Amino acid sequence: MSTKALRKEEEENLLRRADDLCRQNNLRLTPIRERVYRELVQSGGPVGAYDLVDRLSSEKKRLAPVTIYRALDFLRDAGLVHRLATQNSYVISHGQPDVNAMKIMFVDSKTGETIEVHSSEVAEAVRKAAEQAGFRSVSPFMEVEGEIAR
Amino acid sequence: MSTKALRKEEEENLLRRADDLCRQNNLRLTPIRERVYRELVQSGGPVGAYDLVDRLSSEKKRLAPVTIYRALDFLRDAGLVHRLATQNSYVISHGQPDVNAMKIMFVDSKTGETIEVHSSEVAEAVRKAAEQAGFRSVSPFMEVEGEIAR
DNA sequence: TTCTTTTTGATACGTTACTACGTAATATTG
DNA sequence: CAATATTACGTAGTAACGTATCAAAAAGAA
Ligand SMILES: [Zn+2]
Ligand SMILES: [Zn+2]
Ligand SMILES: [Zn+2]
Ligand SMILES: [Zn+2]
Repeated sequence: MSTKALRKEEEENLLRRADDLCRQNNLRLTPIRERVYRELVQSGGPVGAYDLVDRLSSEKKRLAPVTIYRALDFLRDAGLVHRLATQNSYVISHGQPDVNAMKIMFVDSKTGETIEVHSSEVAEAVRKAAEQAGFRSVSPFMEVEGEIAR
Repeated sequence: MSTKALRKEEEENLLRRADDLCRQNNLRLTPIRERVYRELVQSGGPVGAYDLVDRLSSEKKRLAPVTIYRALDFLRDAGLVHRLATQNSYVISHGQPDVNAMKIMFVDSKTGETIEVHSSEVAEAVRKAAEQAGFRSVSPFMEVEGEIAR
């Protein structure tokens, strides 16, 4: 089976999973929201909000930025998409949410490519450091810049 | 000794330390750069670039944003200031740079207050996770959102 | 159906960050 | 010192990112 077909298959899996998640939580995965999610899936990496505006706009109809931001906000609240603050961009979240794991987004400083890793060891170390510093209910997401080993 | 005096003393220590660092590395801590750094020290927390524009502008003379951004860039390159990507703001970096430690900025999601913690345990856990994911030369800085325990 | 809530469309606006270019200050060299 | 190279600053304009508002449409509830 070709790589492209594999990608297509994975894409459909992600879409189905997103659909299920929304159904189970009484969230509405409307056409625009699904288009934004699908675009992020197909891109295979982080995409900026205005890039999404361009990609999802047709010649007749240009989407307004706020439309994209609203869809992104929904997808983020649903846990389907992460915002990369260091890159001003957005990327799909894959993997079943392991509550006890830290979701680390490794971001290649040069290319912007990302790799998502879930680690309970990091989560535990961060939790300890937070506790000693008087911090609570720490977010399970973080990003770390570096570079992909080639 | 009063808290205020302690703060003042610490402020002077930081300024002196910054001065020394620049001298040792043939960097020029010009008046504007020192004013920006001092403002960040005095604020005691993260400050936005345009806030700095306001605070360092007088009635006669309004500084241009680029002036602040240039000073911030210098201070960041010198390792004296961190940029908080999640907050679009800037905060002084304190503590002697421990090469083997991860510099964690805990950011209170509500107030924006930060606490900087250096942890070699977190650094080691992140390094391992990065290695397994094919990542190299990971940045020693990260930010984690949460809330300060009161 | 009517009533209510949610979502979307359209426009404008606010914030954050950077670029270009010319001038001034500073450092380096002869 | 003067001549030159480098660095820093002032001014203006612009690009990128994100939000506020209100009206229209769609979806859900009664
Ligand atoms: Zn939200
Ligand atoms: Zn994830
Ligand atoms: Zn720089
Ligand atoms: Zn630090």
